[in-house]
Amino acid sequence: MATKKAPTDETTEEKIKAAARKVFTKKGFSAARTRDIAEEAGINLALLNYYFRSKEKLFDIVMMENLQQFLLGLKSVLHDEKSSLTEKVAVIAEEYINMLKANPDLPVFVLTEIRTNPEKLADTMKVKTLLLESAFFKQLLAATKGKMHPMHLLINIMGLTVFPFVAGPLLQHVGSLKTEDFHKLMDERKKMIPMWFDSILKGI
Amino acid sequence: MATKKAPTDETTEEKIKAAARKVFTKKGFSAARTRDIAEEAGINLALLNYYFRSKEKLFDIVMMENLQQFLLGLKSVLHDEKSSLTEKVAVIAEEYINMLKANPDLPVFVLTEIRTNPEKLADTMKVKTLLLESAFFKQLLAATKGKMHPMHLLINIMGLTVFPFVAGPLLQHVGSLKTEDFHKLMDERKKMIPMWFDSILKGI
DNA sequence: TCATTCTTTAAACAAATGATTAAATCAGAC
DNA sequence: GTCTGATTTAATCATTTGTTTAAAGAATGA
Repeated sequence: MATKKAPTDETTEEKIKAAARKVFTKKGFSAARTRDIAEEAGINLALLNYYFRSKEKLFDIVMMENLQQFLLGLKSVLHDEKSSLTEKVAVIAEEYINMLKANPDLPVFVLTEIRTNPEKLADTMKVKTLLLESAFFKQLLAATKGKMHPMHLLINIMGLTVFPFVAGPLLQHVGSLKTEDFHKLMDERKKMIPMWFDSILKGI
Repeated sequence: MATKKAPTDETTEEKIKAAARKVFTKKGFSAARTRDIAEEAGINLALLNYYFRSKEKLFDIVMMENLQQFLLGLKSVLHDEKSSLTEKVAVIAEEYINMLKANPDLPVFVLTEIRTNPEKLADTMKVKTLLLESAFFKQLLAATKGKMHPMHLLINIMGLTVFPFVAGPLLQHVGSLKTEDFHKLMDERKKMIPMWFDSILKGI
């Protein structure tokens, strides 16, 4: 028997997964064709089914990893007992914006597929308990002073951070921005979002 | 020749358009099948091509109308010379939230399709000039006091208002919210968003 | 009523697409 | 080298899906 190769990024299996992530994330499940993925990966079409029984199985794997990237990248920040709420918001904004600059299609993809297939979220992800038991959430709750649902503040942080990427092409068109200009704006927001968040807190 | 019927909502043509809007908006262009639309409309499949030469032509029409609804519903507000910036934000939040409660799939649909097909936006829409020449934009520009790109404030308004609907299912899952609870939160935001916006302005 | 045109229907077509097969090729064990 | 199992390839299959066709039905005007 052939010894199992170490799964470097040069494995056929890894090439397929990388190509699948790219094509799925860009076009969504339905519009992505297995032939697109095979071509992107530079492999024979049949290998896709050889390594991952079906398009859907392959999708599930990529989807899971995308979700992880989108939701669980901030685990350590959320549980940091020492940093203040505003400091956490600064880290979240910084990390998300960096990640989204590199993966601008990720949020629309994730949010579309969650919308299409909400049950997959519930099964696989523990994001809910992760968040609710975090130091971050406790601080969020404290900051509301009982005057509003803490979800509002969470929505605001996410909205200020993620939304510009969701609406990227539209905003670039309206603002006559090149991708470079857009990225510059997004970098500016890394410092601004925690300040805006503070302003909001003061106004409560 | 048959006299042209008045295009009530009972016309076959209108039934197809309504069904198409529903199916396209929910599933996106690729995942929507012409047979889905025909069934939803309760008409024979061939009628779809009889009235609208192709799936894509039908899509373009629905897309245009969705875009109009998403972007141009606020024309009168934007050009109101009398109201203050904050008052405009209040109206925008109020109207958008009402519209989005009734059409929760609209933003993801519009933003996905703009992403997939950015050129369609440029041709058909005059949203850019509409916005840039509005009283609203002038007020936005004045409010920045030259300290930031006015686009930041626009992004914030949209992000605070639209994002919760984009991320709706995810937020409902994380917050253990029923649709009713979620709508209640959204209603609360109608008053809160202009206040938050004011807080942000004060902090500039 | 008859003729004409518009509308609707059932059936079929052609292309696209996910999946499978059978043979060829490769890599390692002996 | 030879054997064995894993990997890869080209070809093919079966289904889905957008579209078309030809005929039937309904409406309108003479």
